[in-house]
Amino acid sequence: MGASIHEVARHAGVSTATVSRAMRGLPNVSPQTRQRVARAAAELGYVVTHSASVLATGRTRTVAVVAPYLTRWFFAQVIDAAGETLADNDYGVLLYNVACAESRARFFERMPLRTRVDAVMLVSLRLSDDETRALRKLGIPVALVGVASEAFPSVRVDDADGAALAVRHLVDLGHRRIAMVAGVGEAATAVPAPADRRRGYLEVLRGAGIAVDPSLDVSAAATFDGGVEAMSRLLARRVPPTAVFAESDEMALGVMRAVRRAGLRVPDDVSVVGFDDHDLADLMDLTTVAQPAQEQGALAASLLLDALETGAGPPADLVLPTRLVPRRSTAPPRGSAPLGRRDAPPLTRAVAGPRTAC
Amino acid sequence: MGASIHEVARHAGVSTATVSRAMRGLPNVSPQTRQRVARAAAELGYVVTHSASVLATGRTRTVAVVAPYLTRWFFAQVIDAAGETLADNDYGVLLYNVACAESRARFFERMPLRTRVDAVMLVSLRLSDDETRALRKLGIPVALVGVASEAFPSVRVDDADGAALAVRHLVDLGHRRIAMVAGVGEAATAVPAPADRRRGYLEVLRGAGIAVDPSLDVSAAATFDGGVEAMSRLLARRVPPTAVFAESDEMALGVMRAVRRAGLRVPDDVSVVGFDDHDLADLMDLTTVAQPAQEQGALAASLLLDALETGAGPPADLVLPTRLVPRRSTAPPRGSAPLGRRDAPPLTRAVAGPRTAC
DNA sequence: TTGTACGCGTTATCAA
DNA sequence: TTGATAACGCGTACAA
Repeated sequence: MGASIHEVARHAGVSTATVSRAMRGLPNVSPQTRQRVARAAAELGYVVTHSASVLATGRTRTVAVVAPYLTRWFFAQVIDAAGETLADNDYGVLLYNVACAESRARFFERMPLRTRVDAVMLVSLRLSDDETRALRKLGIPVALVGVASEAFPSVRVDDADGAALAVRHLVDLGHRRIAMVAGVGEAATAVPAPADRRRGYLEVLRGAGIAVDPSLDVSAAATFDGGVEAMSRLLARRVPPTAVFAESDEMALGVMRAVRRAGLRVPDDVSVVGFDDHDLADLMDLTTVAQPAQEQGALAASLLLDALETGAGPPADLVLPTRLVPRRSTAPPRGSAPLGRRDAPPLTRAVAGPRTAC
Repeated sequence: MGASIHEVARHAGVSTATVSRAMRGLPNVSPQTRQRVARAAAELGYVVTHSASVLATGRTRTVAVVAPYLTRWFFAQVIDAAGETLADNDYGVLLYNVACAESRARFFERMPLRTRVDAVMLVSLRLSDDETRALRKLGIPVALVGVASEAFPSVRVDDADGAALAVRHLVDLGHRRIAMVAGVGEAATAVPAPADRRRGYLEVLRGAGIAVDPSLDVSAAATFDGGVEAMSRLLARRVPPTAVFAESDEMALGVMRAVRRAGLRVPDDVSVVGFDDHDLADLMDLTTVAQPAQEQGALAASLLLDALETGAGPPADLVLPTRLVPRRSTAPPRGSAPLGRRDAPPLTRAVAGPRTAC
């Protein structure tokens, strides 16, 4: 389409090599030459052909972002923030969605990103050995968000710890019949959060000497509706739980909804805790465990940029903090001794960690 | 890195041309030759180098998707569906976020996608003349989602019509003091929906002979919190509205929240209608105007694929239907004549237009 | 059906 | 500081 480097060279009365140097701001070009080249390029509307540059340098200035969902809160936040950091450094984002087991298998088999990107970032995907191998074989930097791994650097929160925060809060309020609502995806093993958060849930129960009732541990789609469905099942039991820990705020909102639709009240009849600190959590007075989603995306992007610009640093496993954000969806169980009321939820308002740029 | 086409050729005892033909499934290759090439490629782990292929053919098999938000419901739906359609056809998605006026200006000026993609899809961006020109100059197919344009094919709904559906519903219920809650973004002119929906709002009011009160038309951030803020302002008036049309479900949920926080009830004291049919709308019993978001993304992607594979078809302007989904957030105004109750909201449950694949 | 040889547009090496 | 030229790896006329 546009002019090529040769025409610019001719136009400016220099060689193509000089044009290339001038265009990229390399040092060894005299100011006047640089000027002439710049003018010629502008006049001809010259633009470096990306593929030619890639072919010659071996660098694509592109990062692949691989995620099982785009529409769920956590994933959108991570991808958004990562994209911003990358764009700020003149890297493009090639987006891959591996929602279902089938597309995921196809992705790791064909590796469509091969020869197309300089680095890969995977969001909340627990990798099989084969997948890990396939990624390793790419020979480019890889970073994970939301999962620990011995193979690659990662940025995440401690999901078990976070869940423990939530469940301990419920135990401290006096609850003993505490349910867990977890999400199941297309591929059950795709996303690690549910299992890790369940681990935290179980640990706290055991630590508190509470007998674990497996029938209080229910799974459904990781959506609002899934939360409704799961809670409906719990409410259908002869003895429903007095509190619920939902693995995500999205599900927690569904849980709250189901409670209210059953004519019960939150937190009077059922306490609910979520995970994420979704934008809606504050609005809906949902007690939750906040995790810094944007930060995780931005940080993972930085990790990759560092590896690309300066050769890999130490293969970090950055664990960002979670924190309990008590709101009005949790309270002592009905009929608990008044002394249970020792700490009324202080109604802390979460500081919204505003989007960094713009 | 990996083996090149030459090594595969040598390994298979054929020429590079034959390897190229065999790898791409072109017709003129004998079955045995094809076999030999395939085996050689597999043994050497050969993969076509993308940039070299692009340089030789001029085709990138990549589409740029440009959007001002990733995290808002409509945008996530559109991008998700478009990405799926493109991936199914072996196209990659290069994602560009132009959230703020600054990044938008930089994007259209530098056009970082130039020479990197075969086509461009823009989501809910009203293009200036300069931006249109810049896109035209790329000389590649362009498609718009959520906006009409004389310059490029588009897929959208009629926002004014949709809004009219909502407001007429309120008027039919007997409301006359109807507020509008609209979103404002970083760049006020970035997204066209607010203005178009406002137009529908005003038209219905005028058509019904209702005097338009400009102070009932409030704007805030296009988020849950923005909805809360806008409604709080409306409730602070000496005479608050009896009904609110919010430009998006996200804002509508905030509006509902503000109403309830003020000790009022939905719909008894205030009716609320949204726009989108967000996953949460059903859950929250929010009456809304449904628009097919996934379909718009998928359709726009198909448009681009058609243009790429078969040369541009007619520059379509595909307008998909909206429909009112009455739920429990709307009712006749308090104190209205009983006959106003003529049609109790039938509680239609929206059919969720399930994600097509997987 | 297969092979030869050139072009795609840059960058990098080396010599001047 | 600048220029000539050889890669980079593939696709494709054209010839066989």
